[in-house]
Amino acid sequence: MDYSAANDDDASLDLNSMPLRLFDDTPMIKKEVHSKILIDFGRQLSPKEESGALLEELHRVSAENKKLTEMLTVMGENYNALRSQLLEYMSKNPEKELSPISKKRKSESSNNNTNSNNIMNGAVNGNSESSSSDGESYKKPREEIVKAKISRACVQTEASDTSLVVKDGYQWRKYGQKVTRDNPCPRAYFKCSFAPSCPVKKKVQRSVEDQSILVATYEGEHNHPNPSQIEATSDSNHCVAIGSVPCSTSLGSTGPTITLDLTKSKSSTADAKSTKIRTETPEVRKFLVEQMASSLTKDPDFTKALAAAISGRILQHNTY
DNA sequence: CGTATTTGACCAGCGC
DNA sequence: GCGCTGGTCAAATACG
Repeated sequence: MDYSAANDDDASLDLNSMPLRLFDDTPMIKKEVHSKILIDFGRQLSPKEESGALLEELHRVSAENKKLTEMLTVMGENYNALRSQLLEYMSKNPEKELSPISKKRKSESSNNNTNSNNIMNGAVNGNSESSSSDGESYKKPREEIVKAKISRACVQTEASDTSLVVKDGYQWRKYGQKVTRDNPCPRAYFKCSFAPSCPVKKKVQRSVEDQSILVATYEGEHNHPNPSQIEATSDSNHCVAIGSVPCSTSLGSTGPTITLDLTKSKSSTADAKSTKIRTETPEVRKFLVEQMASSLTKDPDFTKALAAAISGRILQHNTY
C-alpha cells in the first residue's frame, strides 16, 4: 500500500470532532499512533457502508466519552472539595497528624495508621514543616529530633512500575533502600540533592493495601525554592508545574486529567489551562503521554473508529 | 570520567 | 544484655 498520500496529508488525523491536537506537543507519540492507525487502516479497508457504521460508532463513543468526562469533572470537584476540607481540618488539628518523633518506633507505627487514612482519602496533608538541622537527625539529641515534623503523600502509579520515584519537582538522591517488616515492598530513602545544605529527606514505599500507590513520607523543610518553580519563573510560558509536597496529588489525579484534556481541549479553555499547569514538567508530560498513547493504542474500538474516520475522509477526498 | 544508584555493613533505639 | 528493626553510610557498580 502507498502510505505517502496519507503521510503527506496530516489533515487525515484532524478528525473534526476528535480533539487530537493534544498530540501537537508530542510528535513522537503522534508518529507512533499515526503509524499504527495506518497499519490498521491498511488491514481494515472496508466498503462505504461499513465505514458509515463505524462513523456512527465513533459518534456513540464520542458521546460516551463526553458523559465520562462530565462524571470525571464532578468527581474532580468533589475531590477538591474533600481535599480542601481535609486540609482545613488538618490546619485546625495539626497535632493529630504531625506527631513528634519522640520515640522512633512508636511514631512509625502511628504513621502507618494515618497512612492508610491518607490513602483512603486520596489526599495529602500539609507541606513539610520544620526541619532537623541536618541530615544526621538520628544522631541528634531528642529535643532536636522532636522538632522534625513529617508530611505524607500518596501517589497513584502503575502497578507494573517498579521504580520508587515520586516526581515532586525537587531533586532527590537515593541513599538507601530497605525491606521493612510490615511491608514486603522495599522502602527507598532519598535526600534532597538540589541544595547541599537542604535537610529534607523522604521515604518512598508502596502501600501494602494497594501496590499501585506510592507512599512518600517527607521529613523536614526545604531551605530553597522548588526547582520547578524556578524554571517556571524564568519562562513565562511555563506555569507552576508542581507544588512542593502536595504535588503528588496532582500526579495522582493525572489519569482523569488525561481524559479531560482529550475531550475538552477545545470546549473548555479553563480545563485545558489547568491541565497545562499540571503537565508542564517534562517528566510529568512524558508520563502523561505514555499513559495516553498506551490507553489509546490498546483500545481496539478507538483504532477501529479512527481507521473508519480516516477511510471516510480519504474516500471523500477521492470523490473530488 | 563524573554522577547516580545499588546494596551489604554498620549503628542506634526499643522490647523482652 | 541480646536480638530485632529501621535508618544511614560508603564501596561497588551502572549509566550517560
